[in-house]
Amino acid sequence: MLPSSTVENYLKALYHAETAATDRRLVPMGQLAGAVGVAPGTATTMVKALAESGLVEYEPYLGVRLSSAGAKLAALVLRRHRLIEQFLVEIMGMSWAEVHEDAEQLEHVVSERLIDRMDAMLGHPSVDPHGDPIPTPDGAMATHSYHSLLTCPLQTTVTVTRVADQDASFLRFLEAQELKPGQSIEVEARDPVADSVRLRTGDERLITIGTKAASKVLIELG
Amino acid sequence: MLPSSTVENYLKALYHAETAATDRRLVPMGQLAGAVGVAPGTATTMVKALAESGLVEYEPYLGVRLSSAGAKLAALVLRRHRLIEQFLVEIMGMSWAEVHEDAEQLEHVVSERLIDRMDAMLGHPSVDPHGDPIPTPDGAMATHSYHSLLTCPLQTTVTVTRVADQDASFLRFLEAQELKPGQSIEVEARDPVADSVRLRTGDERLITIGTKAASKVLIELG
DNA sequence: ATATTTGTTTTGATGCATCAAAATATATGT
DNA sequence: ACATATATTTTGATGCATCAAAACAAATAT
Repeated sequence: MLPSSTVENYLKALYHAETAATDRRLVPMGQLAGAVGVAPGTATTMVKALAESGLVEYEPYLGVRLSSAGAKLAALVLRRHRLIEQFLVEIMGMSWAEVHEDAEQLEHVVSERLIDRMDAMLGHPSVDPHGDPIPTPDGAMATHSYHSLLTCPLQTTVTVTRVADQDASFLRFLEAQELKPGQSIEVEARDPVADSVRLRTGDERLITIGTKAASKVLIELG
Repeated sequence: MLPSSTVENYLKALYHAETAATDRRLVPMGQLAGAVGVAPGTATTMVKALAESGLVEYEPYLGVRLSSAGAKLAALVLRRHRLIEQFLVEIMGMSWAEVHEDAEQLEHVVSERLIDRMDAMLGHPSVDPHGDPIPTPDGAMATHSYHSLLTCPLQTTVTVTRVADQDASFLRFLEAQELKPGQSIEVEARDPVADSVRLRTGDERLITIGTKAASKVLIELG
C-alpha cells in the first residue's frame, strides 16, 4: 500500500512542476519525463497507473495534474526531504550545497519515528536550509509568494529568504558571495540589455549576476 | 556496478550465518532463503547470480559461502548498519531496542560522505549499542571471542559487552533488568534441569532467565 | 537396500520499472 | 489549409526479484 520510491519521485516532480508554473495548467508528459529522468513512454505508462490509484488526474495528450490525495502525498515526501536537509546541515554540520543528493535518497526510507525525532531535535523548523517551507505532518504547506532579486524594488534593503535551485555549484557561489538566506542585500540596478543585476551585499561589496540567477534568489523586504 | 539492496541483504545474511556457525561449513540454501525471507528457489537463482559476480562460492546442493570479495562487501554493509545504530542511539537519543529496523533501511542508501560524518561525530566508535564490532572502512572487523552467561565462571563479576539478538522486546527486557553492555553482573548458579540461569545484577537484584536468553548475553571477565 | 522424508533446483509465470522505436495525435509555419 | 515539426501514446522487449509448484537429489528410516 505504501508508495514506492518511484511513485514518490513522480509525485514530487509533479508537485515541483505545478508550483513552478505561474498558471495552473496540466503538466505535459515530456516535461514530467524529463524531470523524473525517464523516456516519455515510461512516464505515460506510470501516469496511467498513478491515475488508476487516484493520485493524479490524467488527460491523454494534454498532461497530468496531482489529485488532492497525490498533492498531500507529495507534500509529505517534501516534508521528509526538507527536514532531512535541515538536519544534515544543522545537526551534522554538512554544507547546504551538498545535502540535496543525500536527502534525495533518505527521503524514501526514513521512518516516521525518525522524521519526528529530527523534527523535534531541530525545534520544528518551518523552513529548510534553502528557505523552502517544510510541510506539516498533515501535508499543509505555507505558500508564501516571494519577490526575487529580479522583481524587488531597487536601492532598498532586502533579506534573502529562499533559493529556488539545488545545484551545488550555484549554492556554493551564493555562499561565497554572502547571499545565503538570512543575509541582507540591496539591488543597485538592473540592466535588461546586459541581462544582469547589480547588487550591494551586506559587507558593501558590489557584485553583478545574470537575471536567470537573480530570479532564483527570493527575498523579502526589510 | 554498485550492489543493489537485495545483493547487500543476501551478503549480510550469509555473513551472519557463517559467523553464527561454530564450524565453517557452507550455508545451506534453505537457511539462507529463510534468513533473507524468500522462497528457496529464489535464493538458488540469486546465489547463482552472486557466484557469477564473484561474491560467493556456490556448490550446488551443498550450499554457499562468501568469497573474500563478498565478505569485504558484507563487512562494509555491517559497518554502515552499526554506525547508523550507534548514531541513532548516541546522537538522536533513540532507544537501542528500536534502531534496528531503521538502520536496516538506511544502510542501503547512506552515502560514504554521510557515514564518514557519523563516524567522526561518534569519535570513531569500535562497537555499536549492542556491542557488535564496527568494521573499519577497509572491511576489517575485530573478531573477539566471547563468553556468555552460559559459559562464564560462576560467582565472578563479569561485564556485559555484547548482545547477540536484535529483537526489540528482548532488548527492552535487558534494559529494564540492567543488563545492557557495560553493566556488571554475576552468575549465581545454573540449573540445567530447569533450563535456567540465576544472576545477581549490579544493584544486587536476583533474576532468573532461560539458558537460551543467557546464551545471547555475551560478557567479559572483570 | 528400498521407501520415505527433507532439501534443492528447475520451470513457467508475475509485477514493476524501464527502454527503443513505431504509430499516432497535436501544434506550427508559411 | 497543408506540410512539417513536435509531442504523446502504443507496442514489444528487457532486467531484476520474486513466487508456486513440479522435478530432482540427498539424507534417513526401517
